[in-house]
Amino acid sequence: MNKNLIVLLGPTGVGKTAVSIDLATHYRCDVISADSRQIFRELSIGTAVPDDSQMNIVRHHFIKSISVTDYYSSSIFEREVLSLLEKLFKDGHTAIMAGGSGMYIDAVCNGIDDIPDVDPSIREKYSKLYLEQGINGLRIALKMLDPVHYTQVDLRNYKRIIRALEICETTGKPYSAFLTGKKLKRDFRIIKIGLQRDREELYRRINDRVDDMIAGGLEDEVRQMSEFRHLNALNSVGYREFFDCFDGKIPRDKAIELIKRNSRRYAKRQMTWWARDNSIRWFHPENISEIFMYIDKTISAG
RNA sequence: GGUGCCAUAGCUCAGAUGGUAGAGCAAUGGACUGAAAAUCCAUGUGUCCCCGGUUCGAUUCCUGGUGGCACCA
Repeated sequence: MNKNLIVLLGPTGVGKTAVSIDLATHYRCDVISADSRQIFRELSIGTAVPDDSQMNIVRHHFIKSISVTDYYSSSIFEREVLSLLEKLFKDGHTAIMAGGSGMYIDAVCNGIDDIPDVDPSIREKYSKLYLEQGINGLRIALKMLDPVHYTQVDLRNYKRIIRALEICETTGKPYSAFLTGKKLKRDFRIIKIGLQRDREELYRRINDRVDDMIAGGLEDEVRQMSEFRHLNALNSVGYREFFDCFDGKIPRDKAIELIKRNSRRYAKRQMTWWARDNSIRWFHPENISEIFMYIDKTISAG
């Protein structure tokens, strides 16, 4: 197999961007970003997108490519990346995908089940049901429309239940009928490189990076997004906390502390996500030569 | 140098007439199929500063240390 997708993943702040530039430069290829927030063109300071010089050295995809007002999903990402990869593999045999959104990465690597699109009004309908009747209203509806999924889903997680309900209503079939649990085989080799640091070191970097973002004008960036604050894109670490600050709910110092804490917790959740994936080979970001050796060895192994 | 106060979880602190302890924050573990930086679940992690004494039993009371703070010299 001479088509290789190098997947570079790791928690926020671990140092993925620098490594991705090194890899892309070395293998002379593009970088596909797998980051659910860097994809929005209105956001850059709070999402820590690659800087101009990095963007100039290497061609990036899915960075600042859509608007916060656009609908997007891991499924769209899967489709668009696969289509892009087809083109990229015509010119070369290697591509790099780098990012921290575990679900986006899994969508590309394993595929997700084919489920019809839903009309946004249906999601709104069930969101309203949740507001009016709480989680119990959702449970009752789910028990009726999909008793199988009712026994499997986390009944305390309203987003999961709404997702199932909107599919049931759209398709007239139970949501659980669409779930195969099968992993798709891709026609390219996937090499997963995980970047890792000691917890203490990672948290220090995260805290420092938040300070840098503040110094770099994050507050203004958030303020300019005020009219979009209700959108999912702005329900992000670094943005929601400042909105609370603007509302007078919390002082500025507190907002900054919370951004740091929530970033740390996010990093923790990312690591939990990847902990079960034993196809990932883990490296310290500074051990770049080991990463090259591992990739070259894996590719030449055929 | 003298006097007084303090020493308990990662931090700030509470506490028991003596029966090995608990709040807030921080933290830790987990789940995850088109919102995923989202959403959801679970968890107290401890030589109660040290050596002795009293006591059936001391983190608690007492002597002496050590460290910190304040005031007086």
